[in-house]
Amino acid sequence: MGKEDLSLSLSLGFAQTHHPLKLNLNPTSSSISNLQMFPWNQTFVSSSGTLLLQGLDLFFKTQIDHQNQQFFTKIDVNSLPSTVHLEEETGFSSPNSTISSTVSGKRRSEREGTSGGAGDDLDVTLDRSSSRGTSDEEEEHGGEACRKKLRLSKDQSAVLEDTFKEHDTLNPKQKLALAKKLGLTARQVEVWFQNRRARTKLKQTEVDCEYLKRCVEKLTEENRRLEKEAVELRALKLSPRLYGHMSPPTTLLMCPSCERVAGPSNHNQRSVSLSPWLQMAHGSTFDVVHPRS
DNA sequence: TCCTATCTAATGGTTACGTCA
DNA sequence: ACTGACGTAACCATTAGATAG
Repeated sequence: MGKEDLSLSLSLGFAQTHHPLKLNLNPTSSSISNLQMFPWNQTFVSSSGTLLLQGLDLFFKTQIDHQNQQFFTKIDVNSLPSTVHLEEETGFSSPNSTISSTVSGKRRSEREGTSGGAGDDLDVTLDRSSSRGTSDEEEEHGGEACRKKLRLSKDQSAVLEDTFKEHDTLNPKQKLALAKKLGLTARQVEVWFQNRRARTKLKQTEVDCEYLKRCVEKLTEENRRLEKEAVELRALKLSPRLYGHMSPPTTLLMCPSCERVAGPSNHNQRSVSLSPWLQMAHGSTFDVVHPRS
């Protein structure tokens, strides 16, 4: 999977279980920005057009071609294949996989290497050491302490991606069933899902960061404009001739909750949000008198 | 061919939770 | 009911192998 793929199609899979963050960066809005919960399958675009995320079915999917996927039937990870023997842990990698170096590193700690306990009743043992080579392998390769790293095949990755789109976490049974199906160890499937969730989270963080940067830019711009206005108003106030024609300040209304200055919504008034954060709490714009109207 | 950046499988540590004595 | 030991699973930061440019 290439980097460009990630940049174009971003899976926000974790948000399937959490409420996602809506990035409303529409520059036409009088408000600076707002945060709100939103349903999936919506498109949101940055003001510069650089950020376009198509819904939540955005997936990291990518070079992993759909052509390959058609050779796979959808795996129902909720139901184990009849051929799956839970007692058996697959201690091998798929023939499709590429193992470039063959010697494993150290085994996981004794704590994790031991089985028994809650998982025993299901005979679902996620042997974390299974994917790290056996002692036989170590002996076979002179006991070198280099890490085995396989490369998942495109087909395996495609199936994992499809499964991830359905649910970003797997229970032990699902994990083992998927592992069997793919000819991987349960640990490898587990690791893949962990890393996949991490990638999703990282991408989401990048998106959030980009959004916040734009918020800062907008706020800075707004602050600059307000300061300029304040200077102009002070100048007017110091000019007795002009000051006499101004409306008395008592016509202004102040929202008690957000402290926004407001006036009657009449002629040519522009709605100005003093604080986009406060607007979130309000849920609607609060009209304020704009001095330039 | 070497170097570098990037991707990603794998590792080790930590934490939370459930079970049991 | 409370507590500590233990097992399990998920998360996280990091490492390191593979690969493309």
